[in-house]
Amino acid sequence: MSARPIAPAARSKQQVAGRREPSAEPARPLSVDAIHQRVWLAIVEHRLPPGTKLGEERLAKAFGVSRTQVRQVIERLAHDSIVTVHANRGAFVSSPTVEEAREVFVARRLIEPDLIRKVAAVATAADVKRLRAHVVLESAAREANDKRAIIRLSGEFHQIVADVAGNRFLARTMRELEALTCLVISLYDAPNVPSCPYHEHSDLIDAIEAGDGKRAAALMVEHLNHVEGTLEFRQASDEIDFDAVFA
Amino acid sequence: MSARPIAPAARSKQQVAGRREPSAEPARPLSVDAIHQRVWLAIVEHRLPPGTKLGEERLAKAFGVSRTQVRQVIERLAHDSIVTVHANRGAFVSSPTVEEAREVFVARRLIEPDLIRKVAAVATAADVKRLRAHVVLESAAREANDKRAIIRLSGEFHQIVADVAGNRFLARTMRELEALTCLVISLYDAPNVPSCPYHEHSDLIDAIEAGDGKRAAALMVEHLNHVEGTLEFRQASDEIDFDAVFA
DNA sequence: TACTTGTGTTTTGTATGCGAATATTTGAGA
DNA sequence: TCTCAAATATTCGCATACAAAACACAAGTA
Repeated sequence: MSARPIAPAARSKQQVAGRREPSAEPARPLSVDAIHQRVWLAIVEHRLPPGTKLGEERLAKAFGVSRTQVRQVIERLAHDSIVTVHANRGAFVSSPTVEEAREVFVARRLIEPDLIRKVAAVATAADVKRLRAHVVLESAAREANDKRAIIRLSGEFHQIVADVAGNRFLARTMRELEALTCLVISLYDAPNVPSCPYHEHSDLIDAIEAGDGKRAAALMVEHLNHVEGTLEFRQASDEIDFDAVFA
Repeated sequence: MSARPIAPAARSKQQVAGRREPSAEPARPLSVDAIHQRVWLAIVEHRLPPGTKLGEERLAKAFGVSRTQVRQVIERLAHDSIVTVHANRGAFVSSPTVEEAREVFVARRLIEPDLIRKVAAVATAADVKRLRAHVVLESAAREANDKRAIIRLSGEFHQIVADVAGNRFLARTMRELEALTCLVISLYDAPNVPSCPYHEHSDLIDAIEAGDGKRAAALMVEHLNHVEGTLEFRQASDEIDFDAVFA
């Protein structure tokens, strides 16, 4: 999947979530894939924060398609577990619990070090170049203080690493974990702590370029620990389990 | 909590698993979850071999529901990547390529040893008991030469291990990998070689019971290598890439 | 005979309508 | 003014109808 954030040319007529462009282009109704990708991106970039309701009719209007398509999109997002559907009540952007959040990091620590070790072993010069180019983008986003871009690019870095490793299933799993990590950060991040210190990404690339898998793996563990360390696992405010409180 | 670990995560309620569905059953219409589970099982047990077309109308009639529900089921199975949908042509039970098959094993070797190491660290006596009971079932199936049960139970063993490790995301990933492994075996297994020598499962439990994570992990790697070793990665007969041939 | 072309049938993709479950508002009584 | 229940309005779940695409097969042509 080309990591191509599609140009924001969404058309719609009303609604309150983003800027509308009453473009006189009733042109093409976006494909299910395209819509899926856009909503995914919106969630990952925290434009749709955890808990946001994703009404079918609402989305359908926003994208100028019928509920049928939206329904498919929601199904997919639900299977990616970044949205949760409550029967007869609708779909909501997931709010991972503290346990789930921890599990996400456990899973990442389990998979990513091995993944990057592999990458260090097989990465070509072109791969390294690609990664370095990406870090440049990250720096630029940081300069511009573009939070959304920072979040997205930080995630994409790990995605590229997974892609280079060349295992489809692990790459897919990583995409899911990355998205969940974004949700977790949205919920539990301490205010204004940068989520992914960019120099760590650079260090990772250095290790990859040197072919030092062991060091790359170690750095990755450290990196993940660092990210997890910036979080504050407090109870989500709108999700208090009264039974537990009064037990 | 849940009495039995069945392949796909049945969310709310789950129907009895061993039931045959002789075409027209006037009983109450099965839920999407239930249908998903049944088709999953049918695929995993090789009752629906790779390449089988899953016509919508056909399935709808078989389960006495409308195409709408079947469509959801197919979407899910596709996302689990055990079925593949070709646009405007329908859904088919996936036929993993040789590369994909290898990748599946790479992924399993990456995840499962760490997983079982964790299990060795945290498993309770009850967990061990559960695993041992499962191996008894496997032996029984072997005695009865019940191929389907053997395949299913072999997979479920690994599923239980993943469950005990207590990480939802990894457990889900393992469920997917398990199912894909079944497809791979269906395609590439050398005739009549038992896929999962049961004594290896027993050995794994021994290591878990002894709390010897290191040994458990090593045995798991060996076990996976053994399973992969019984396969013959020949080119699938009906899947020749002419472009590649004539390039 | 081999290959293309045309037509009818089957199957998938999509929109829409209706019943059911859930939120929300209204209004009465304390 | 507050609480709680009934009425109303939304929104989801599901089936179905229709449109479009692919398939199968027959007929025509070299």
